[in-house]
Amino acid sequence: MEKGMISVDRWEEGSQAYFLSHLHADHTLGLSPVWNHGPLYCTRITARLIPPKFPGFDLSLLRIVDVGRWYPLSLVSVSSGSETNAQFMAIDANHCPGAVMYLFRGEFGTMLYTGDFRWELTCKIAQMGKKMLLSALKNDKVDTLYIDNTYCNPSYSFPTREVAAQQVVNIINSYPEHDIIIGVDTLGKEDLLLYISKMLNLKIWVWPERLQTMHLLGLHDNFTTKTTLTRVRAVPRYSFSVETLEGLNTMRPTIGIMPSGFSWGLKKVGSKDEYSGHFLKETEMDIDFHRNIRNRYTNNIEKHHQYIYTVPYSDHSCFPEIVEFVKFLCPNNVKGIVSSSLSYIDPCYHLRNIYGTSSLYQKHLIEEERERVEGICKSTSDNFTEEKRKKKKDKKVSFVLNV
DNA sequence: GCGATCAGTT
DNA sequence: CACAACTGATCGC
Repeated sequence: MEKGMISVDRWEEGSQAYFLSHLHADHTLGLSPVWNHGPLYCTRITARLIPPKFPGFDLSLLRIVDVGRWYPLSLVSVSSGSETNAQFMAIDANHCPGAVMYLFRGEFGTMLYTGDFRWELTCKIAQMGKKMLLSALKNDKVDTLYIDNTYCNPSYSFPTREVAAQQVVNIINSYPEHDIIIGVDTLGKEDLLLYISKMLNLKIWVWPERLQTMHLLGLHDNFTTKTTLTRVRAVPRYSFSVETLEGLNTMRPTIGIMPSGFSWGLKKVGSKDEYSGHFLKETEMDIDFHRNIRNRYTNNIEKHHQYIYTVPYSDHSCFPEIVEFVKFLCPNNVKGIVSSSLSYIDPCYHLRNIYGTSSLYQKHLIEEERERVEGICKSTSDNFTEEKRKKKKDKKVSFVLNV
């Protein structure tokens, strides 16, 4: 086994093939207009979005992949010089436009890297993904699953995006005379905006760069940059704040809507202290608990300010979906690709009940013991905070496949 | 002047 | 408060 033949969402020199799951900034750290470390595999949609994000990028490096078919990958062992053959398949990740998971198969075993993904089986795209995984894996087991563990904590649960989208429409309908602003990023949530546009039969204002993105995605009819045409505007999330809303309300009555999976757990479970103790020390966290949380909060809309609503519209899998996904695959190993805050806890900790007294959790305990011995794990809350702060500085995402 | 990293924001 | 995702300031050359 050698290091560094394949990189996924990592861009340092030294790999023979580079895979990009999707074009969000936290997966492209290290990519730049002058990057040229090797062939870059991505979907056609992602490829189309690269030039505006990285002007001057060498497009001859791109290798376009379609979902649902195996591609050969010829790799050379750095030490022995011998060739080894592998295959990979891209599967729609149901996250943002162009986003895929990558399934790899070779003498190193079978690995699945989900990238950011939403395992929402009421959605056709996820159903298709499931079919592709089933037919690709046949009787193979996934040896290592690298999973989007953003919300891999039982506190996180939210409804389907269709339900959340209808909640947004309901809010807008309940303010027929108001302007509406919706916080979005540079990519993603297009389906939400389309749903609003179609249900309310209006165009949605977006900022000029965002309109260009919409056009590259083939969306020409539902968006505009002319403010006078519409009362609904999608604005960059970083410019969406209480101050913004208060400022706008001095001119016209305006309601802000923030579609997001976050704010959907901790404070609902109990006080901060109560919860900290809970997930640090509690030893049996059962599925019933998750289900109760889900049932209680699935359809809540949160109005946390005079002018602002938060709606649980998320492009990441919530905890019950992660559980469903891991149960579906029964991988030998699970590793999280997100290392920040809550989710830095080994996902196996929260997933251990899936296999009962599973090997996953045994591995977690061994890992935990190793960390304890190395003095990484601290037991007091002060030290926990300190550790959390340090962890947040860690590089997020991705892995380097060792072949 | 630049790319990379840090700090701060919703 | 938290998360993902982003911007803008600062650092190092």
